[in-house]
Amino acid sequence: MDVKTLCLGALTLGDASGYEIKKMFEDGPFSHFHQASFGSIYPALGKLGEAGLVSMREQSQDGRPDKKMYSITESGEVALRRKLGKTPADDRIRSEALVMFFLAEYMQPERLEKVFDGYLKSYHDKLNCMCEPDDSTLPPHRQFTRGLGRAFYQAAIDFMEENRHLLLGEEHSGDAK
Amino acid sequence: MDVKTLCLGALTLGDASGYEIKKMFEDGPFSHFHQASFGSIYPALGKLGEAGLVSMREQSQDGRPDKKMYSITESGEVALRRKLGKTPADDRIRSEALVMFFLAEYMQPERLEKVFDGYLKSYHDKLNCMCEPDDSTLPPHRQFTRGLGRAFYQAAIDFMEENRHLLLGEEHSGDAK
DNA sequence: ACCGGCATGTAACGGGTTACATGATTTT
DNA sequence: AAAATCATGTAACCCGTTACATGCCGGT
Repeated sequence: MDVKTLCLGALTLGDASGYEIKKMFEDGPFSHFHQASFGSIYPALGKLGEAGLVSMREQSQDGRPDKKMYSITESGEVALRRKLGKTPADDRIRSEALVMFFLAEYMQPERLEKVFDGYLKSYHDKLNCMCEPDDSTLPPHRQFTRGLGRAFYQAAIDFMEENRHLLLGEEHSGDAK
Repeated sequence: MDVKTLCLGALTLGDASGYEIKKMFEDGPFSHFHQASFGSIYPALGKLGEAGLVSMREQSQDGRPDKKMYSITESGEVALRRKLGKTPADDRIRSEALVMFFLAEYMQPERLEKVFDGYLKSYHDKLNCMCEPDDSTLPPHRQFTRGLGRAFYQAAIDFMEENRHLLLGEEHSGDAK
């Protein structure tokens, strides 16, 4: 599944600019299962436009630069449906932090602790930005996706907090803070 | 973190061939936080050898092709420690299945159900191949890593089984099997 | 005055996957 | 007899990231 397809998917949520699509991958609904950078999004939107799968209109804004707002077209939806018809590839995860935990013996204890705390915090952040809006107004399949994301992050946070000692040792850490 | 570093990490578990390292990424301990293919592992081992970070000896086997067994050298360990000293990059996840769930409205219900069942099964499989060996003999930081992986998969499985209806509808599914 | 956020784009570079090439042996 | 597992390796290709290039506006 390439960035073109992902952009089509993003545009099913409503018209958006390249910049806004990027944010969907950073903070937004896509953030916990895919990511993409400007360098892939802008060319993708260009190609989708050439192929007639999206349309574009320029929108001037007061106080901010112009936006190029993209909309998915009917043939875009057809193309999206076709892409979604293919068997999904296996999940691909790469977590350098987990590699470090796995190889903890090769790290300095203080560094390990910093990496651990940073990792835990990043999960807290992701969980927070996934809780704000009220779920019950979302269509059920979106509730499912968000719920799964939350379950994911919550389980990881709980485990990490309860098992900190396995990785970092007893550390007379007690409950200082 | 490139495949070279990952190979060094894999070799800290003991000597191994390229083929065996590949399996570590497929089924083994690395499988839930990284993956790599032959096309990246073999060249990586070659380069590591040239750089003196691993050593190699050929091992003939009865009934099977020869193996090239690699060992990490002392300078290899130094290099690994240095690589692990860098700040870890953010986790990078790409899950086509979750994209499909997110865009469920654009999929045929029967296909969606098949994808869902396949995805759930793959998680069951991953969890199973992560439970067999007895944990208590592992060093604590490895218990941590495995435990986190398990917590991860278990939470996802529980959520998916409890919330199947959100994605697939009521389906008069009751408890037929 | 400077930094951060908004906004778009390009080009080079790197890295890994996919596919190809080969071959023996065991299981079905 | 075919398929799967064991075993190694190369080369082309794709795709995406990183870095660069540009510019305006608002807040500190």
